[in-house]
Amino acid sequence: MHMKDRQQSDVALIEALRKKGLKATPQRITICKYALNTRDHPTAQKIYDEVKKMHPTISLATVYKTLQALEKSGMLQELNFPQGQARFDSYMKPHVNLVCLRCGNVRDFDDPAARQVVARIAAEADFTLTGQRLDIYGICKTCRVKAE
Amino acid sequence: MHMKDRQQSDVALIEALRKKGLKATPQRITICKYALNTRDHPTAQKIYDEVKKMHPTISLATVYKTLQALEKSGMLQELNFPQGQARFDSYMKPHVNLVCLRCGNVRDFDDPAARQVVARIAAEADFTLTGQRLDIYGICKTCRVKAE
DNA sequence: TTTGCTGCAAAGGCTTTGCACGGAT
DNA sequence: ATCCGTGCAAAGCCTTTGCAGCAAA
Repeated sequence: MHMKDRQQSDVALIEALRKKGLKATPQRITICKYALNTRDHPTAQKIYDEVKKMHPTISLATVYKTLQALEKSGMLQELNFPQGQARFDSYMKPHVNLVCLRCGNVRDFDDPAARQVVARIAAEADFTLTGQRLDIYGICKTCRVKAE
Repeated sequence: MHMKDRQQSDVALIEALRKKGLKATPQRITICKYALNTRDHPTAQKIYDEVKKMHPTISLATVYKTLQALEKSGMLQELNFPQGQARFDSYMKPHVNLVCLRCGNVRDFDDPAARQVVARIAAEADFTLTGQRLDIYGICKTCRVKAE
């Protein structure tokens, strides 16, 4: 990434934050640059570890507070699972999460038909749709091949 | 419910538990009769409160342990949400959860097309399907009418 | 200057664990 | 007789909160 590009994307991010009424602090910018651009569905701890590289004194509480703010602004979705920490998904277009129960990875999957079905069900059930979560649990190809 | 029906369903439940290698204790039977037959998506605490009526000395830990055992046996699914406690869903057929963000109620919705889409996506992504969770978030009709 | 963010520590809430006793098989 | 479940208390873990100081607007 060239310096110029980086600066431009920072400016865009800062404006996006301000539009949501959020102050653009250096810590917050760093959190956003990581959390909003990854498709890794990281935990708060993972985000904290990443951001710490640039801001060694940042606290986990700040990360949590920022993630909450981003969620309230609709830039992020929190996904809770039975065992352990929540994961944060910044891909806000309706999509399917392919959750591997072996390796724990979560992969996004776009599918127009799935979106359609969701919209139709909401209409049928007389439900004002504001969000969705479509998880498929199983074993990913990589893990299956490894097991053989 | 007649006494005879009740006894019969108890016997069936006891056998179902034993088949899974679970001992059929009175507490466990009571937990199952509530948790496996409701469509309310209760929390562990709610189940505890219900079961306490019949077994006043039961502990929350026992409820948690039993729910874990039932989940491991595939009789129950745990649904985690951002705020607060997990809910337990005993309706194991693939289905959609309509989650009202206002009143917190979770309603089941059967939809063949949704099941089909899930199966197709798993196949396309080369994913060995073992389970799923389809949540739709929004405002239910009751809450919407109330707000007007 | 005002408002909101940061970072530390402490509290909080849900869930799990250890252990001894007792009941189910 | 063995094994598993129960219940109590304590621990655990993730997340939230309170607060003083500071930075962004």
